[in-house]
Amino acid sequence: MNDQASTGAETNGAKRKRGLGVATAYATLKREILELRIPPGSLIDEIKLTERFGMSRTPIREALVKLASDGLVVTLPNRSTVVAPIDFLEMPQFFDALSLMYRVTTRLAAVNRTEDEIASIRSLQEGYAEAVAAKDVSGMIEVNRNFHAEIARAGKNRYYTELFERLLDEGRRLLRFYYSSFNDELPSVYLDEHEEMVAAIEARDVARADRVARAHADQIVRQIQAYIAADRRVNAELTL
Amino acid sequence: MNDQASTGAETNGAKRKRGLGVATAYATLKREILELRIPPGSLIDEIKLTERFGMSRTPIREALVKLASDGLVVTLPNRSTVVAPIDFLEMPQFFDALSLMYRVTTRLAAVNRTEDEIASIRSLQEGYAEAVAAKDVSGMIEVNRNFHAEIARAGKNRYYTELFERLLDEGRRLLRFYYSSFNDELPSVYLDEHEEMVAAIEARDVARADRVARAHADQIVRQIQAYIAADRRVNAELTL
DNA sequence: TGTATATTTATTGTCGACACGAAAGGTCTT
DNA sequence: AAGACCTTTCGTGTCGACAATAAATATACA
Repeated sequence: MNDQASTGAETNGAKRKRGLGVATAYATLKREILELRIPPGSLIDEIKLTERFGMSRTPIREALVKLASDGLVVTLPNRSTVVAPIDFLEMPQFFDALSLMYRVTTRLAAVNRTEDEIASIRSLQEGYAEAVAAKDVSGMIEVNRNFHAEIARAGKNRYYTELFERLLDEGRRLLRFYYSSFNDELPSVYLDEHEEMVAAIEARDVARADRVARAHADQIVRQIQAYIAADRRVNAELTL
Repeated sequence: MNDQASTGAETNGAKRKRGLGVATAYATLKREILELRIPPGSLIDEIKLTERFGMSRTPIREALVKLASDGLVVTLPNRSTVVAPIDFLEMPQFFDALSLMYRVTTRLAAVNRTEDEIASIRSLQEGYAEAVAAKDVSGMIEVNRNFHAEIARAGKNRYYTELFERLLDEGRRLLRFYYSSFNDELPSVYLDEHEEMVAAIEARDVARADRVARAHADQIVRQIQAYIAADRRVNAELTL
């Protein structure tokens, strides 16, 4: 499972275009952190990244600063920077914010969506259906996030969209953490709820959108809580 | 009132402690941007900052990256970075998010506040009263922001607190923008509303806290909207 | 043997310099 | 005189090296 070797080959002789250094390092690291390829709590070695990406420490550091602003990485002054731990004690606050953002963004989408946006939301929903059919858990997690992010964008409130995407990303890490528990019938429930959500948005029915979003949020929170409750590992409460 | 001269003298011989470089540059620039001492749209010259802060470009750049993540600064690739403009077309979204955060954080504070937090909220409220009495508009804006930020912190939800502080900061720029219109009786209205807010939080009365927060948010939104409406400058709608 | 202190090592924070890109200004052609 | 092309200039993006700091290790002492 460690194909870091191939991932390590960012250093292809063709020199990157000026100004893309930070962007690639940032994007790559962000993806790897969210996919748990770099586990929470890992120490990040700037010099290794230097070799891996074939660039100097300066752009690497700027990428790390950005990741720190995203909350994906924590910097210990004069010491090291580590991948942000998953703090289980913070879960209630996370669920609270996530639920609220589900509702707010879905409501706004119902008001502000254009036809084009409905189309692209639908296409993502189809992608989700395909992932469910193929039992591709990784794909489900990914597409599900994009589905809701697209709804948020249709709502056209930058502040909500940014917070929501952050929460959805954090949720991605959580879901991957419980990857193995994912073989139940829940995905199809989500599928139906998504369908109803799109319908409400398309109908510009704010009240209905709110109701559906609320139910969907509750569903997801319950699921994750169940995973956590079922998790019998000692010290699971611990920040890591 | 332009003490830029002194502000420009960050370069005192005593060498900063290692690792405080970025922090000081970040904090100083952030404050100056929020106080409109550096007007929206200004070009930021890294080299001038280099001379001003007496440090190399590396820490300056890292500070700018952080400011960019905060949305206080916009980076044009390979060109320059400018202070984030105030986008009046985005106002409705801003008001929406601000109002929601007023409500959510106040409600949470009513549930989660400790005695100590009540005390420090009260002390900020007193500071606000003093600023009102002294007709110190600048102080009012500052303390008002800290008052609400402290309430948010008492609510103990990191996600809300971060978004809210960002919104409050953006609001600070807006209010300063209309600095001159600030000589009315509104501040004392706010004073009363604050008082009621604290009472609701202390009583752990969520419903009342919500009601008060809602009214307060409406009040503030109406005020800013009135300022904007009264603003007869041509092209006021423009992003700048 | 255990504890406190000195030394080494590893890694970060910072620096000065170079290279590439975009904008401004100058030159040539029609 | 107007427009296309070349040149210069300014500022950013990146680099390799140095200095400072904290952990790890070794040493001295009780």
